[in-house]
Amino acid sequence: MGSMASPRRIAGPNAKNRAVLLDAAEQLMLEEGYAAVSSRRVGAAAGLKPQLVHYYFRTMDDLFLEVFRRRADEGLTRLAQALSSDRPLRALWEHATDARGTALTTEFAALANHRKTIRAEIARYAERFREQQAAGLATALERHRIDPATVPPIVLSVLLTSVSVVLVMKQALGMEAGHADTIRLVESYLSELEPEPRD
Amino acid sequence: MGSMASPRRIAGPNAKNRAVLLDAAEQLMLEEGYAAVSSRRVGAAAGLKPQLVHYYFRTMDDLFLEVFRRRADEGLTRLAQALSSDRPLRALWEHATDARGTALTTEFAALANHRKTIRAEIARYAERFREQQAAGLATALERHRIDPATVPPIVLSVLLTSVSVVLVMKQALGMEAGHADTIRLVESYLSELEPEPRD
DNA sequence: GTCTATACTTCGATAGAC
DNA sequence: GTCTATCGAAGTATAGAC
Repeated sequence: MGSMASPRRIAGPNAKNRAVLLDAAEQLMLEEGYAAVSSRRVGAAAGLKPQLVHYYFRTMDDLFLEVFRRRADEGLTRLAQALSSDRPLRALWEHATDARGTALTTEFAALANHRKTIRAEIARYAERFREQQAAGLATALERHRIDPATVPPIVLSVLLTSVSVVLVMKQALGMEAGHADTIRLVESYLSELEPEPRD
Repeated sequence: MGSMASPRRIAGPNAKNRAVLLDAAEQLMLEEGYAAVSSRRVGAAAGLKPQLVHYYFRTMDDLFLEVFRRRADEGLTRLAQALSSDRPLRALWEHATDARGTALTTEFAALANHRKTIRAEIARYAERFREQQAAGLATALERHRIDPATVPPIVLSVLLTSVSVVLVMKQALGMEAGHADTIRLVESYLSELEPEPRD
């Protein structure tokens, strides 16, 4: 039956201000880090009273979780699209090097460090993402007749995401040295595995 | 001349409580993330009154900066040691995969996201670290007669740190899938570049 | 169903006591 | 030279008004 927890009333899931608050929270998180996401600041950014944050979301953790889930769902959808495209490896790489998405992911990883409910949710999602990505990569490698023993799909998955995450993090620090070279190397490797289709 | 900023008095750089507070702050940062590092919590963890944090460090940012600098200096020293060792590549990799050090680095990167004085300091350090690392790698590759055109040292530097950072981050989330395989692949690659000395 | 008034906690920081 | 008393702002969250 329903949670016997809080007797307090909360807005329904489709209330219009929910989306406004979620947008404001995500924006703040990207621009100033998760620590800047307080009920007062989110409220101000959304043009609403801070107490409304607690009407639409019971706790701040609930707010963080919903910001995360929105993007996570989108991420899984885009992953599926990438994997079913002409050049799945290339598509994955493009997605991984999208600065905005990766910056948000990193911020959530840092947040997970000290909020256990959030850590659990992120871990669950990351696991699903990784599984789907590895499976898709396996198919892609197979299609290109590459022996999975030389580069296991799961390893390729770890490598691709690692490099993109770190490139985005360093870019945020204003460090660009070696980036162009690294990107060139990765892309030439990808082109080798997965040549451009001739048309 | 001295700063004409604050008229407030601050402890000298060698006061004994400084180190106690720095240790407490670093520990908190590792265990609960930078957001948990408040004057009250640091004071409590150090067994001191919270106001003392502001006596030994003018602002919280000053505290963060000193925690960072302590480790940064140590990091540069260890880098130099690694580079002058028998197998510099291997030594670098071991250092990079040290969970504690990397976790702290990641936490500072997240913190840098919304404190500009800290961002500047981290960027300065990261730049120095990267330069020294790339230079050392160049020498190492040369010694092994590897054409730097195939794997530019700077790229190798980016790749090594990327993979280790992400492995540590995922481990913190409790995700181990693919790690062993990835580590094995990297290490076999390193052994190829830099064979174990026969004795 | 939506929002406001308000409580209580913790924050960083300073002025001034010893 | 070292530490305490205390301030004002910001944090989360709830009870209850409309």
